[in-house]
Amino acid sequence: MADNATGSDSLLFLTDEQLRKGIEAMFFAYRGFTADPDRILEGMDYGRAHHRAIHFIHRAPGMTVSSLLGILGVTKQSLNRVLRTLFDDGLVEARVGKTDKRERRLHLTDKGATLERALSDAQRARMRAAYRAAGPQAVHGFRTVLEAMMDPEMRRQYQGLREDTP
Amino acid sequence: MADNATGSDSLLFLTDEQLRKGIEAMFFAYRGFTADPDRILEGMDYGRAHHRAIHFIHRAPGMTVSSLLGILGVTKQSLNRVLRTLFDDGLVEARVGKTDKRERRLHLTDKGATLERALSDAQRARMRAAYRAAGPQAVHGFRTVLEAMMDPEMRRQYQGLREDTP
DNA sequence: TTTAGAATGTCAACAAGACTGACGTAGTTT
DNA sequence: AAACTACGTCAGTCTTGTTGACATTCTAAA
Repeated sequence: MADNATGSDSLLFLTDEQLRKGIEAMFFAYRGFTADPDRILEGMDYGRAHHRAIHFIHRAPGMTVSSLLGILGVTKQSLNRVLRTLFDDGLVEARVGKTDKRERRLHLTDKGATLERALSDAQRARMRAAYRAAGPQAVHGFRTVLEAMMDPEMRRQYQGLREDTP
Repeated sequence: MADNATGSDSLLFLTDEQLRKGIEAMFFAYRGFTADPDRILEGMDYGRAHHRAIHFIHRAPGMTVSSLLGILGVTKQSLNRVLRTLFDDGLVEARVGKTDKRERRLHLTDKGATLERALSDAQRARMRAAYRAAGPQAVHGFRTVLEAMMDPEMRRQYQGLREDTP
């Protein structure tokens, strides 16, 4: 490392130009990231919000409504609209909490698990192709930067999803 | 680890579990990515759509409406609603195309440039912090994976933004 | 020179998904 | 018994997206 402002080569990745490129990369990549599940859901009565709910219920079965609320970062009214359709269509079921009967523990039904699989297969396929093309080193960097970009609260959610005890 | 189905160590980053982590990292990181500009815009009459328009007009001044349409991937009606408010509020101005007078070449006004700076300063600050924390190697990987994740068409937009001649 | 097509704007109607505010009900804790 | 928590719901609003239809202005080709 050297001495002045722009100085050493190792700081050139922090120029405004590089940062702008990173910002645009996030923008365009996120479009790709959501494109495949969106395609599956269009036509069905569902959207991206349903996908997110299904994803996290699958990921941590038995999750309560309020912890899902915390993860998704939306209001209960907004989430409730989504959950209601998922209940009505038999994709998700709620079981009354064992210790605290106010809680509704969320689980995917078989039907819900089937849709979850279709959605995540599509999303993983793209992810896998990108990972494979980029290689393990790049993937490690990818995850490191994304993690550093999260709000601390979100980072906790990201790292701390437990199996059954929210 | 040695000998199972996935075989060599170098493929362990392609497991479903790793892919799921990547998917969730994208989800949580994107929230952080948009959080700061969103905070600035809330209260003003603008939203994320205005931010995107302002960003790309700043990035490639003199851009036509249809190339902006291509980049943003929305309908002209949707974009038009956004552009109209930006014109009305004097943040963006349109100059009639020199060779083709149907075209409207988009430029930020001083007022528009001021808002753009506020927005991108906020967004870059987070990006810079993340980059710095992660280091140049990680940043390179980050960009590589994001690029591989884009639709080919989007990748062209990402790589091919020119200065003044769309 | 007419004519087809492109670039743009605009009106109207609609939908998803977010929000706030207010209120209700069941269950838990103090 | 009172206070608080978890959850649901009604009602209204906002942003951002969508279709479809139609008008204007300009370019390019027949």
